[in-house]
Amino acid sequence: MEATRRDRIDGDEARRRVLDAAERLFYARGIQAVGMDQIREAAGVSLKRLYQCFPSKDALVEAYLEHRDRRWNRALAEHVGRVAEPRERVTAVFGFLAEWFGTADFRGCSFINAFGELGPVSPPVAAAARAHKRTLRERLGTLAAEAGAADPDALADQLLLLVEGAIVAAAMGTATGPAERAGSAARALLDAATAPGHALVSRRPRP
Amino acid sequence: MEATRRDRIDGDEARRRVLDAAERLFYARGIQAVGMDQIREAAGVSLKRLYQCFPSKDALVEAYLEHRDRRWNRALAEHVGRVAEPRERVTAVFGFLAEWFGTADFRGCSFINAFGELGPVSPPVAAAARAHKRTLRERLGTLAAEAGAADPDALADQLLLLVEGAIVAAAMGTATGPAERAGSAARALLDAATAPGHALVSRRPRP
DNA sequence: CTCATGAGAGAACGCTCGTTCTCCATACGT
DNA sequence: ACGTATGGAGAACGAGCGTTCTCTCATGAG
Repeated sequence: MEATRRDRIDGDEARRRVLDAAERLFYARGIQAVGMDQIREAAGVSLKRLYQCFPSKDALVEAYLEHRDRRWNRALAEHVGRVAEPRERVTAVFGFLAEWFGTADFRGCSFINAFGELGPVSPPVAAAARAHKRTLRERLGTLAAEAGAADPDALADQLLLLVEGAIVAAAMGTATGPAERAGSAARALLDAATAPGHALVSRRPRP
Repeated sequence: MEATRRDRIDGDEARRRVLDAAERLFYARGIQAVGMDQIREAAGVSLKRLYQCFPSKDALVEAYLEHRDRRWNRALAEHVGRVAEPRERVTAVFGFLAEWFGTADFRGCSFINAFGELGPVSPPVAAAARAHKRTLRERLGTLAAEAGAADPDALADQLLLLVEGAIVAAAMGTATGPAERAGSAARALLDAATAPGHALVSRRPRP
């Protein structure tokens, strides 16, 4: 029994180390670019143990995405949860992005990357990526509604576009201060969406 | 001489067919997921000929991205070029996106996908993707300036975020009508950026 | 003390894929 | 007509990788 228990503990520890190593390597270099042997080496476990924890690379990839999803959602929720005022909660999303983009190992969104790399050939990866984004979209929807947007769905979609765009631009280095730019755009859209009169119509009819 | 000439012609024809096949397959399934043999089969040429046209898969990938870059830029320029009014030219970008997203084989941005898949391990791919986005960013900059934005750089960055976000959301199906949503956001930002008084500051000081 | 159980290290296997080589047919020059 | 060069088809080669197998050793039970 104590042998069983110790096995359990070691097994969990091994699983944790494998998942950590996989997350770091997959995220940094792409999924297809890192082999099981590199993960084994980085995790400091044997190949046998690795396959005991995860029966295949596909399973490890799924676990990687799932873990990443949970961590990211939790971090965003914590960041947004620190502020109470509804409009500020919307912009807090972009503060979170700014913090994330400043991370040393930032390399874009795992899900956008994985979707671009494996989406067409791996339905599980595509589904995981879509699920992650659906969660994000829903969170933005409630934030938009709580902020008093006339059309919360429309604002949520626009905020989602800004978030995705900021992530991509930050990953590729194509915009200066993408999080701040997205945040100021979000404030402008929020203003427009909560203004008394109109919402989406351009003002000037013609020149 | 005539032999040489015919070789040239056949060689160009083969090159065109190889590049077409590669573009279609790389874009649809991802770069690492398609092998040289599949390209050879789709192009209807021999492997020897394929390697005469492109000495390696890396070279073919670079040619694919280059070709895609030219075609995309030309299509966007044509679409925008059809309208004269500066503000309408900005929103024409999103009309172009809507048209593109409606394409049957649309599967996101080749460069975002390629960057996510091979950016960390292939400097040429990363450079091609960045160059493509730099061109786009510059075009948006001139459009923003011509539309009379108070801070053309800021508006150009925001438009870029909307474009990138719309492409990603369209590829993953996470927003409804991403091009239209991005277009309406762009109009709102354009309004804010060309309003007489302020530009980027949120209006209400506090509740 | 002995032996079975399980872990670790890494060799081995099978497959894929990029790239090259071989063989054969065909067409052209003389 | 004959030799030669060019291109096509596909076998072959070598490397990488996911996965499994083997060998060895330590450890704990009886």
